[in-house]
Amino acid sequence: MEYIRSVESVFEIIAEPNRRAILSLLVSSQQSVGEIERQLRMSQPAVSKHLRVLRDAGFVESTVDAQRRLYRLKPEPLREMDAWLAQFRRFWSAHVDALERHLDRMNNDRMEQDRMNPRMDKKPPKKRKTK
Amino acid sequence: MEYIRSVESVFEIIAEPNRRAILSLLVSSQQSVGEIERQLRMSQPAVSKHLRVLRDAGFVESTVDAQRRLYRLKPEPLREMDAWLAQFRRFWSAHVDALERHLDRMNNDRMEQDRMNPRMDKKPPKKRKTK
DNA sequence: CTTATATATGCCTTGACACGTATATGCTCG
DNA sequence: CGAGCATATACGTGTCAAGGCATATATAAG
Repeated sequence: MEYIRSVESVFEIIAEPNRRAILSLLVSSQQSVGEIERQLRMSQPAVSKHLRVLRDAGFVESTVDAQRRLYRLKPEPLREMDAWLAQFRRFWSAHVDALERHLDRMNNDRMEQDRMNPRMDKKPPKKRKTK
Repeated sequence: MEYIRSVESVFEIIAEPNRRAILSLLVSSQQSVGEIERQLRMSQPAVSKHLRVLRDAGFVESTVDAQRRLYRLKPEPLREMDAWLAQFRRFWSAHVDALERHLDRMNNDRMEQDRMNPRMDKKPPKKRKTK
């Protein structure tokens, strides 16, 4: 019905294992469709379709070389993913990094008392027993 | 219950926008199902199902608080994502240093548009470049 | 011009999955 | 006990994407 379906997010793009494999392949150097096809043992149409998706999403770009197309990585979408991941980085590094461990503890303490939340249409029973 | 749904990869988990929203919510503090439901304006079953998926994949864990369940983040899967991204980090930082100027000059505008626009062009830029 | 090679695309089928509604489970309190 | 709240799960449904096969397009070579 609707055709407006476009590239939702970079995350949906890299959810596909074959596409991640293609990206990993391209890290080392640019590759033609046929080379990717052989190394990943997938059908040629499958490779082309994935590359199409990747290119539309800005993950790769291609140049023409005779009948071949050479695909190479583009950094922006991957940076975008990294940016999203950044909000959690502080959190997880706190679990290993001793320096940040106390930050984590502070945060946890706040969580414990942070039961009250803004914008509640109806208030839940406040009576609860923490075990 | 059902057949064992193997946790394919962390990437398929975070492909879902609502799940990403839940994770972003939890980065500040732990939350109950009801709180998530209200803040994200989704149905209660939807929240529960997403939390189920997130928990099976190790993104979150829960503790029982009376009739409520409090969910909080776990770092491992996010670290796993970061590890995968790492292989590209070298690549894209290289672009800042060396290649960026060149690429910027060539298609900075195009990159921006490719990422925002739904593709309605039937053909890729037909660039002639034979060697 | 004809054929081979390289890649892209259209159609079709299949399966996954997200959602809503309804219901089950579990806990608390009167 | 039973009522009520908080959360989990079952089931049916619609949407959508990935893959295979066939074919179209483009270039190269003979």
